[in-house]
Amino acid sequence: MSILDAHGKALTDYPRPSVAVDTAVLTVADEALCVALVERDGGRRLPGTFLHEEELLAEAVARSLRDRAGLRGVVPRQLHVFDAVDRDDRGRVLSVAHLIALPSSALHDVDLVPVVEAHGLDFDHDAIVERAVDALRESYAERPDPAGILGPEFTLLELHRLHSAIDPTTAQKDTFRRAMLPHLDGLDRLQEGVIGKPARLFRRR
Amino acid sequence: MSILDAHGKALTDYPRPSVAVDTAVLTVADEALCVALVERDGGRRLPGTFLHEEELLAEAVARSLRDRAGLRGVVPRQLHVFDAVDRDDRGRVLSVAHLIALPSSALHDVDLVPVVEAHGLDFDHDAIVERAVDALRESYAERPDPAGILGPEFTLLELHRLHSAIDPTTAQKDTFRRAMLPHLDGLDRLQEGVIGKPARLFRRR
DNA sequence: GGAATAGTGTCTGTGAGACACTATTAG
DNA sequence: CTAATAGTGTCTCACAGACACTATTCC
Repeated sequence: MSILDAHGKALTDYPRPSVAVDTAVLTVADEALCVALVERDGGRRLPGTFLHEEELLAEAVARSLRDRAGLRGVVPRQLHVFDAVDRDDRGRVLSVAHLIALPSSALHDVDLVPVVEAHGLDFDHDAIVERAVDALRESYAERPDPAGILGPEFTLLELHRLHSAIDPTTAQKDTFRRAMLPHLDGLDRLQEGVIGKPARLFRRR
Repeated sequence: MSILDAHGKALTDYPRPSVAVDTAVLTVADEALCVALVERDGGRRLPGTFLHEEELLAEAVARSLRDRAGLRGVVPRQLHVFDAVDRDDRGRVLSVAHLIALPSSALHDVDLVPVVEAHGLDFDHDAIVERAVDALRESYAERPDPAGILGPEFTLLELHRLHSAIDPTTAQKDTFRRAMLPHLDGLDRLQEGVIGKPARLFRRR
């Protein structure tokens, strides 16, 4: 830590910003795409924390979410650094925005708000939600449930419902089926205990 | 700066990482996609600097490039934060990677190296170049010269050559023309002083 | 059989890609 | 005229999207 630069100073002799992580935790509940919000100082915001020394950004994201919900191995995706000088009046704070997608069953003790109603958040968190939704839709447009919200096995109806909740412009079932089949392995097992013809189970390829 | 948190401490009482910006400056020279590199301590790396207080990331990028080349209004695009704990042995340094694309005529006093030969760079700069090239190709796939490398007016041959240098899988001239025309305004002026039929000039829509 | 859902045959339109032709200029 | 490059008519192929039909299960 005491390595000096060309001016005879260590890195820690220069002013440094604080670095935070803020995470848009997205999920689907009741057929609606929702984001997890926390209440703080009378406002609503995304869960976040400050980056610790010797900690990766992904670890800080995991730490910030571990308390609020029994979150297992989360795999945050980095979205963007928000760097407006006045975005936090406690000082210069950069926020590295992240995205996580999870089944709603994995979340506890958080407010789930449909993204269409999640406006007026603190800081620049509206913009983070917007980026997160765009990124999620893009990733779901090409591949079946890339975040693994459904677990390892699912029917095409379940998959179609999930994709339609995430993006209402998702194609209807027959087109959707043909687009997704190349990325799926069909199992030789069927759904059980349902009305109508039982559907085949699939795994992601 | 003296606002206290729930533990009675100000933000500056917590350890903070240093934040750097590193920029992949991409250009096309001699029909080849090139990246600008600087020599330092016997290694090659991307131009970069540390973020100053009260400075935006884009401003730090502009500052780091202003010295090395008479760079006008650059519009850096943010790519990714590299956060490995040991990526810089002077201490904990986050690097926010950026991309800029410019005409090679705007660059002076830098080494231009074809991206296919730009390996073995310092830190994690190989990965930054890879991300930058991917991002540039993606942006050029849909729109004509979105970075404005060619200036305001150009022929379709010039545009095609540029796109082909950036991405060798670019379609051939007729398909390329039809794909790009919806995003172009044809002028009523023609190229002058050339062999063969003079080409029409276009502007980005 | 009837209800319910799974899965598919097939038609249409669109558009990428390639080939080869025509058009326009200089000399 | 020839050389050289610009620009386009047109064919093929693939595929998204939609409709409607068939298939399979439980009751």
